[in-house]
Amino acid sequence: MSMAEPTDIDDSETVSLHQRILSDIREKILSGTWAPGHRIPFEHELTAEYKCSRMTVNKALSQLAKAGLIERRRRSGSFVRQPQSQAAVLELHDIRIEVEALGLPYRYERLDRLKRRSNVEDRGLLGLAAAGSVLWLEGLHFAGERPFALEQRLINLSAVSEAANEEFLEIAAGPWLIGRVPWSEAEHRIRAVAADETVADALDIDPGAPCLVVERRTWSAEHPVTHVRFIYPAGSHTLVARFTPSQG
Amino acid sequence: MSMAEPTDIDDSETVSLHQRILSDIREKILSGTWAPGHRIPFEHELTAEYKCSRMTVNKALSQLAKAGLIERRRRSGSFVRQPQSQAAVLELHDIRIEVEALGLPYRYERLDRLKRRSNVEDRGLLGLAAAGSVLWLEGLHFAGERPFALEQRLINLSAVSEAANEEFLEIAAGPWLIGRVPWSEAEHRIRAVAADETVADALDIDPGAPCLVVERRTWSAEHPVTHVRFIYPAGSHTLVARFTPSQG
DNA sequence: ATGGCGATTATGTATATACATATTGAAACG
DNA sequence: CGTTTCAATATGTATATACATAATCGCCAT
Repeated sequence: MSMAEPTDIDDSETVSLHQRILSDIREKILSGTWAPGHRIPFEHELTAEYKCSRMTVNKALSQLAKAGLIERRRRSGSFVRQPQSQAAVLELHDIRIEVEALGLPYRYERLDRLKRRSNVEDRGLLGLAAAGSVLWLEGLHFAGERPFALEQRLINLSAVSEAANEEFLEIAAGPWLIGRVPWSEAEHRIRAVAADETVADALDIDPGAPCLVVERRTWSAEHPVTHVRFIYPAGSHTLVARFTPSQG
Repeated sequence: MSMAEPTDIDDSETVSLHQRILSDIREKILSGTWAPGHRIPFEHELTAEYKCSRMTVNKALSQLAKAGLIERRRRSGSFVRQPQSQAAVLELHDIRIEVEALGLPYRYERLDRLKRRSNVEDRGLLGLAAAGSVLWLEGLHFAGERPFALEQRLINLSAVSEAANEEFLEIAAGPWLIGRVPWSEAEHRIRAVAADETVADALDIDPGAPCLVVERRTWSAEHPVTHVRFIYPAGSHTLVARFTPSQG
């Protein structure tokens, strides 16, 4: 069993050499052949093994380092890192897409719209330092006849002034904002709560029934753009997150 | 206002050139200066602009492409991509860390442990094709005197045979598995549920009270390793996910 | 011992060059 | 007029080379 062979199985696919080096090494790490702490071969050794230039090996190793699988130390070499903080990529689809994926007709209905000067709570939610105009929106997403999610949103009008002219009567602000305002950063908070009177009423569920709450704050180049809270009745929604350590 | 200047503000920091090119372009995209669909300068133009070799420019653009911010087309150039599916990096900390971050003493207590041949349900949860031995574990994580989370876990003993010898009386299987088994893939499902009798009893809450459920399936190099379900009483836990489009 | 110092070494970044490959646009042809 | 062919072009990958930088090792002097 050749242990350091440059992949004797011909992948038959046309992959670049640095990519093959990368996945060879990744495989050794993920399979446990090279345990955390293990020193992987020096660049010049891999250069000899794969009969290529150092730049090619370097490209593969740099990517593995950026992906967090290995750690590189000058003069010492490259080492397999300890499995780090678990992280997962959370896919957050548009609600319309989710509903339509269920084969149900989608509909949005605005419940409330209010332009106002930001109060302390608004500024807390948005992360604003100074007062300014905000737009408060509340609406319901329907899957068929049943309420699918309640949306409560604050938009920072200093950042997105055009939003003041929109009614958002039948389209949710989410799709409107996406494409118009490029986000640069977002933060999500996910938790379970019991439905209070208002929420239960809107979603047509019993007060006290469990709900999944997803809150999202979005920034565009440092400026707070919007804070939105989605409230899903238990059962209507499952968030799915998938994780693979490094990109192929 | 110079629009295509190579960052006239001296960053004063020692960053590599390809990195500066990368963040210059990223900034233009995130600020909206270059809207989705916009063709960013050709490599040879950036080469002239930054007075560097094409390889340096290429490194920056390749990374932007891999990060999903731009799309590269041969003979046509590179284009700013439409804001894609929202994705977020979910941080999933060790429960001990979370509890200790609250300043509370952490304790784990095993409730149940059973080695058995996998039944149909087990195989469904783990994603196993054939029958085999599994280890069923149930335990409680405490924050101080109060139950913080209920853990229900299945371990595929064909993948992690050493687990059969562990008692997991006072240490949870999570920390034990991490470091021993390098994961290569994981899938999470997050939802809200009402506590049933058993869960309510274990967590010392009222039946029907809302709970946050996080389920995780883990694979190591194609082999299912474990399926774990964490059940948090509402209020005890908030998942936080942060997102920045591309790495610096 | 021990503390400093220079040589050695592996990685980090950048260059100039070369050829491959996909795609486009225009010319040539039936 | 439609189709084929071909050259031009931008990106994709790889090489050889060069110098910078950080960390370590071993030598030497205190």
